[in-house]
Formats: sequence, C-alpha cells, structure tokens
Amino acid sequence: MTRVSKKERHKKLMHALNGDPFLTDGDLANRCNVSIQTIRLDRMELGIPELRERIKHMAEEKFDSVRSLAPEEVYGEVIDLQLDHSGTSIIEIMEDHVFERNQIARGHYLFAQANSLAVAIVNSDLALTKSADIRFIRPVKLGEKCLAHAHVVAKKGQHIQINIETKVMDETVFHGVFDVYCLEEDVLSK
Amino acid sequence: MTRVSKKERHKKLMHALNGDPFLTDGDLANRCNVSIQTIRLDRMELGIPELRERIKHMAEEKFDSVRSLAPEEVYGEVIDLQLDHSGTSIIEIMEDHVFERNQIARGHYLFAQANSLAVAIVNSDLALTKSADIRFIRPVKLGEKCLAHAHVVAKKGQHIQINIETKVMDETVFHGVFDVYCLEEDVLSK
DNA sequence: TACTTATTTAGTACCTAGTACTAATAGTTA
DNA sequence: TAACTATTAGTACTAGGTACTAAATAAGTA
Repeated sequence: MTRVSKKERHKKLMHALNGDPFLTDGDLANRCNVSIQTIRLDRMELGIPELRERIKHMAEEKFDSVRSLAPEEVYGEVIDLQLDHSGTSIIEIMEDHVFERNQIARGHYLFAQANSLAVAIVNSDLALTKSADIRFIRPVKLGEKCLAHAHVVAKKGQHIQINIETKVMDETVFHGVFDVYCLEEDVLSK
Repeated sequence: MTRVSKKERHKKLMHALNGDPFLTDGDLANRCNVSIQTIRLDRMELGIPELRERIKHMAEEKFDSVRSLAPEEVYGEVIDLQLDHSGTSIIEIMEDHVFERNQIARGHYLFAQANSLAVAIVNSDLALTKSADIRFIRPVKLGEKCLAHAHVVAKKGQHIQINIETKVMDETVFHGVFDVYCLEEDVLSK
C-alpha cells in the first residue's frame, strides 16, 4: 500500500530542492511523509549530494563570480608592457561577463580591460583616469578572446594620452582614447 | 613571550578569511601556530561566524541573486528606475575597488555602475552601449558611496542618449554621456 | 618580587547533518 | 508461499563546530 510511488516522490524531491536547496533530509522526510532513511536512499539514487555539499557548491560559485568581478590591480592578463610607451592584455569573455539573453559581453568589461591597461602603462604610483572617449564597434560574444593594445600618443606635463584598440582575431571591437592624469611624486614634493 | 600579538593575529585572520572564506578553524590554527581554541576565541571577538554559517550565507546571497534576475544584470544597487526616462543606483567603494597604494577607486567601477544603469534604463531586451564620453571629475576614496543618476536626453530611432552624473554627497565625481543602441524586437522583425 | 590580569591551551559534553552499514519489516508479485 | 522491492529502524562514526570549565602560561603592575 505504497501511498505515493517512488517515482512520484523523486519528482517531488527534485522540485522541492529546486525551489529551496537548503532543505535537510529531515525537512524532506516530513514533506514526503517518509522516513529519513528513505530520503537518503532517494538522494543516492538521484545523485543529489547532502545539504552541506550543496550549500558549499553554491558558495564556491558565488565566490568565483565575485573574484571575476573584483580582481587585482589590472583587469586582464598583461602579456606585454613597455612602461610609458605601450602594452597589451588579454581577456576571455566568460559566462559572468555576458548578458544572459543574448550572450553579448557587457561593455564595462571591455572598458575595465582598457582602463586597467592604460593606468598600468603609466610609469607612476599615482595614475588616474581623467577622461575617456570610447566606442564599442561590434558586440563581443561569449568565449571570444579580446586583445587590447595600448600605446601612448602624447604626453603633456601630467597628462598622458593613450590610444587603445581591442580586437577579436583581426576585428576591432572597441576603441578608446584615454586621458590619464599622472601625479608623480617629485611633482608632489615641489 | 607572545610570539605574535593578538592584534596582529586578528589582522592575519581577517585577511586569510578574506582571501579564502572556506578555511576551517583547524586550518586557521595551523596558519597562525596557535591552538584551535584560540582561533575560536578570536572569531568570537571579531564576530566571525563559523565556517558552515559563512558558507551558508554566501550560498544564500548567490541564491537570492539568481532569483532576482534583473539586479544581477546591473552593477550597483538600483534604487529608482523609470524605464526609458531615468534611474538611480548606488555603489559603495569597497577594499576590492581601490588601488592599494592610495585607496582611490579604479575608474572602471564607476564606469561599470554608469554603464549598467544606462543599459538598464533602456526598455529593451537588446540594448548595447555604442559609445561613451566620460570624465572622472575627482577621485573617489574607499568607503564613499556613489550615487549615479541617469536620465535620457534624446532618442533618435534606435539611438538613445543618456546623461549620467555620479555624486558623492553633493560633489560630482563622474560624468558621462552614453550612446546606447537599442535593437527592438519589432524593428528586427521588419 | 609577588600579585593580578590577560592570553592561551586543554578537555569535556553536546549539536547538526550527515555517511556507511546491518537488519528487520511491509507490500507486491510471480 | 517464496522471492523481490520498498521502506524503516538502529548503530557506529564523521566534520566542524558551540558552550562550558579548568588549568597553564605570559605579561604588567604595585
């Protein structure tokens, strides 16, 4: 006289955990009116890890995504850098960088790459972006690798003008002119 | 003969957990060369919850952010939004956002806030930043809260021009003019 | 130097949310 | 009725803690 079939319970279980992954085996047992052991056998069959593992997994994902948005001093991997002259960096567009709907990279990631590179090029402890004029030439899609190349075009006192062009393969996807303000220490002490 | 002072150990602890929140008390005890009890007293004093609670908290945040899809798309907390008209969002400058040396926020975080807001305002599934002209008016420091206010100034066909001004208290710190390209579905089907 | 306080360590009982296992019972079916 | 599946019960054990008591070890101060 099995009240509800195993299959049905399994469905219910999956659904319940989808709605609230923080349910313990005890909670699930109550919901399904079965013993805790039954729930554990069910999880085994369905390959559902225990509560603590589920939670840990979610936390790790969260942690990783925080990482990708708040990285080190430079956003992107610098592969070449001539201080006060030029530089190149790479980023690969990952899941976290794109709009869900259309898989297109959010513009500020491309900007972050360019901005980081511009500031990194300036040979100073106190370099800040003053202004920028940027253009997104074509959308960048998930999985594409963006190569940003920067070079200093002018240097007038504390203002340094840097041109940045970002390419995917041979196609230009982003272009920017950055005006970086450089407050050198010896200037400060004068 | 306390090898390392309590204060120093507390700092080390905070830093370690910031870098890796998945460390158990045992791990921390090893790193600091103290007993597990000392670590637990330290956590008490510093108000740091146990590993499982930390993990759970992160998982809950992740879960919440997955639930509400819209805010995930936006960098910053949107506190007001009138589609196709105006919007406001807030970000607080945290440790991760600043240069270590001078505690000044990296420009691309301010840009990310503005860019997200600009795209969010446009009432379309397919809104992409086409170009932007931005100015960093004064440096923003650690702990400051940035209020970005955006409003649509022009709409010509698929191009929408949005002005954004970001303030800390009453001071303008950032200004930008964004040109967002909006590919509406009915336009597509024509 | 002796007293006092702060800091650190040790150890116990208990908790949750499990795993891994054995054994028994209930219900169904050939 | 025997065989099988599904379910339940119960035990031993685990990690990573809490909450507590007690003791040992500095360190500061009168």
